[in-house]
Amino acid sequence: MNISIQVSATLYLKDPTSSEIGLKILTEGIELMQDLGFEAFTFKKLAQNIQSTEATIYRYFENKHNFLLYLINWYWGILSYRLMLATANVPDLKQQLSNSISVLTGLPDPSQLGYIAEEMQLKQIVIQESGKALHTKMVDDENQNGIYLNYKSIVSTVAELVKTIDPSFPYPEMLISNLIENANQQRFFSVHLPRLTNTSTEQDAVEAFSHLIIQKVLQS
Amino acid sequence: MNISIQVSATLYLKDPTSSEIGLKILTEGIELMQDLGFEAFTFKKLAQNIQSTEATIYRYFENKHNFLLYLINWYWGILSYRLMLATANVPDLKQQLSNSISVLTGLPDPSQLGYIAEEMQLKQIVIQESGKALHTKMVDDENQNGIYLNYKSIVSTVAELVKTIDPSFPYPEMLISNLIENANQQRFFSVHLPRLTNTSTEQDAVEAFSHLIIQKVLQS
DNA sequence: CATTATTGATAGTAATACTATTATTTTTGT
DNA sequence: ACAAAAATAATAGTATTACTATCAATAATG
Repeated sequence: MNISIQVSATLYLKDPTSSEIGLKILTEGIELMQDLGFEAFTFKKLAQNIQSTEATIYRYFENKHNFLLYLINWYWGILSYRLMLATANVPDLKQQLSNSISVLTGLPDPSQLGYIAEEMQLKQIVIQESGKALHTKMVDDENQNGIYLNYKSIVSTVAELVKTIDPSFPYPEMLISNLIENANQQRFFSVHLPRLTNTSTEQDAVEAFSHLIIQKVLQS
Repeated sequence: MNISIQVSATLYLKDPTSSEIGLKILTEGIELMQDLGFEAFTFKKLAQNIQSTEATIYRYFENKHNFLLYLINWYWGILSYRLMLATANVPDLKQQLSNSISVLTGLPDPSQLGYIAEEMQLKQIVIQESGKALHTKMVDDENQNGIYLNYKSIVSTVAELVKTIDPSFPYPEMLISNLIENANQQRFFSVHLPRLTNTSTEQDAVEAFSHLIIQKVLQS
């Protein structure tokens, strides 16, 4: 059984999951985006990789910026789903929060409940490229079109947990969006600018740091 | 008297501060980068704005990517300088740390000691565009060329303070780079995706959040 | 099996990110 | 003050990118 992850329909012209070639655009596109990076990635190169043509890809996506937004949106859709699984039937709110932090800041594990094959690759793309998708003159329009609903809903859900656990904490949304963004940023640093982070210390320092912040900052 | 801020010489072909036209490239370039954003910014447009030609600008900067790196490097140079001023002759280490956090996460104030005219504009550019400069396939080469020395030295200096105040805290570099990056990210959110942050609450929630984290997380 | 939708093949365009060339102006050393 | 050197302006040109357009071939569907 496949779980369907919600991706905003304003991001594509034709649903890529609705055809063989659409799916090839996605799987090969993810691969190529990782290999080349956003700036060197072109629809022409992708078309060659899938033995199709530029024009065909343009019938699915308006441009490569929207393609990247699609991938990012897909990633947040996956995380949103895993967040649900990780908190369902957990009676203790603090345990719910702790599980949520693990999902949002930890590394996905293939043996984990709800793991989706593309998650690891998409995470890499989010770490490397999501700033380029977000920090654009079009953000406000895209936000209006609901592109960031998945992301905002994740932050809002976990922030609500924070509010319930410690109603006196004044910055719940800031705390959660910080931990999410920080996790990705620190994973980038650990590979490229290791002196900006502390990674070699233990198993997963990024996740441990996140739990520590939550624990120290919230009263309960 | 003008303070000279150190910018890595590998970022330009010819020092833009060494000529009238070079200075115009900088001041008008900052302006145009803010107006258009990195992707729409071109040397052709900048040349028109300063009544010069593309070729002239190319004699100063190899490409617009390096121009952006120059601006970012300049910004970190300014902050590095302000950090020095803010901690000089402050005997209490905890006060030094607090002053540092204010410099790194707060908003610059023109009446402040060591304020430099371009700082506010450069900060805006860092907030909007620095992800695009960093998250590139060239990071590792650029890091090798010392492009990030200003930034790394800031993180290292403040992290050392953290280590002295609380030697048991396991992630000093991560903590500081997180607070720096978070401040910029949250300021972006507050304008474009306000539901991801908490801003309306008070004067400067971003700075207050940063101080709160430091206070709660460090033992002393 | 006819119609419609989808894809492939190919061509074309405007803009970008440069490089190259030569003329003109400005700076500098004496 | 003036010759030599350096910097800039003016202009042209190239490869690549990010598309749009056209039409034929193929596949799906009712």
